[in-house]
Amino acid sequence: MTDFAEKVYEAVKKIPQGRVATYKDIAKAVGRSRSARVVGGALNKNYSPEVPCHRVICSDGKLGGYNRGQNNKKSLLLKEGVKILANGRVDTRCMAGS
DNA sequence: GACCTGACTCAAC
DNA sequence: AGTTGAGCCAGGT
Repeated sequence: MTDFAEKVYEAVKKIPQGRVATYKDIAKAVGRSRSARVVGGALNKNYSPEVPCHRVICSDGKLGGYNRGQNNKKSLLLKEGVKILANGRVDTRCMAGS
């Protein structure tokens, strides 16, 4: 576990249910607005149920990836009330800053 | 310490 | 609007 990863996890934990944030937003939250990739890397390694990694998506609104399979991620989001559009995008209204 | 890799993002074609 | 290339950052080898 690295310092950066810890901060990332902290930020991700703060995402409320039924709401999602982009990798870039998380990066920004930890003070490294250009480290969206690293955020993804940290989440990819993280298997802790404490961190809702499935609430983190691409800046475009696309799902991005998930360590337990993208489909699983989609299901979880739907369960939490986040709508997934037919084009494979998350409902823009569910973004953290709306 | 240099080199490669990756759940990303932006700009250009 | 879909694809391609280049840029960025932290970790691991």
